[in-house]
Amino acid sequence: MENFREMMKGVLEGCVLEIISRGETYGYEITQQLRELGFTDVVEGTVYTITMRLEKNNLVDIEKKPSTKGPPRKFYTLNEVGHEHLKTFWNKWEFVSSKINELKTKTEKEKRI
Amino acid sequence: MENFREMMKGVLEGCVLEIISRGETYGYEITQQLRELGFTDVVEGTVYTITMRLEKNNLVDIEKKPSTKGPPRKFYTLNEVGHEHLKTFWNKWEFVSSKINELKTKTEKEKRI
DNA sequence: ACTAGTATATAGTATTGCTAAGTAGTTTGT
DNA sequence: ACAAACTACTTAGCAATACTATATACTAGT
Repeated sequence: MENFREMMKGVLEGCVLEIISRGETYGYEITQQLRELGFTDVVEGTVYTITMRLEKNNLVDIEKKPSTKGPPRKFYTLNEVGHEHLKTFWNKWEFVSSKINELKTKTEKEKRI
Repeated sequence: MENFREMMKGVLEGCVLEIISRGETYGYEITQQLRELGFTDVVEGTVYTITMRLEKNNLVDIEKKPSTKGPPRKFYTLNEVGHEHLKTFWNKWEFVSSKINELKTKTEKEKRI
């Protein structure tokens, strides 16, 4: 499908938070997980800008570990603030998506008349 | 709740398209409908920039009519391109929201383990 | 040596919703 | 007559975010 770019704004960071919350992971792996999930257009650069932002906002703890397959990896884990952020994200998502779906179904109902 | 700003990016235009598709309407009314729907932070300026964009991209037909309560209203109706755009929007929304919810529920399942 | 895969980083761009302010017509209260 | 409130449209400028493109570097296979 076409460009989801704008629709991903505001939710991609939440997705990254969610993925990190499942357990220690690093940028490259997060990218792959997002692509597996279906967001095939997500590239490394995008994820790195997000992880950088998470660092800057102190939502994650960082640990650098060597890799057998390439350069050292930067592992992230959510700290307490990060977990709160994630919770807020899901609340927002719940609200927004329910409203959008309300708008959608309301019209489908009207269309049947 | 806090700022939904980023999360609204990419969906607000779709909402406006949807509202217009229900029947001829104008900017001020669209704003009110969005606010009634729950997007209380949406203000006129935001909607007008969207309707301007719709005009520019030729997704709407325009008809100016007098109002008994104020200045003349600019009524919008979706043209064929607009309807296609709306359809694409809902397809995108269906895809993205299902993926996000997949990510959400997958984790909830894991949390139960 | 070369290529591919793994891994991090960053400068620059486009899009988009919001802020803030202005212009104008109508109605209501004083 | 005047002000305030509501209706209605418009625009300049801002902030946030995801993407593009590119650079760097380590490892393994050919």
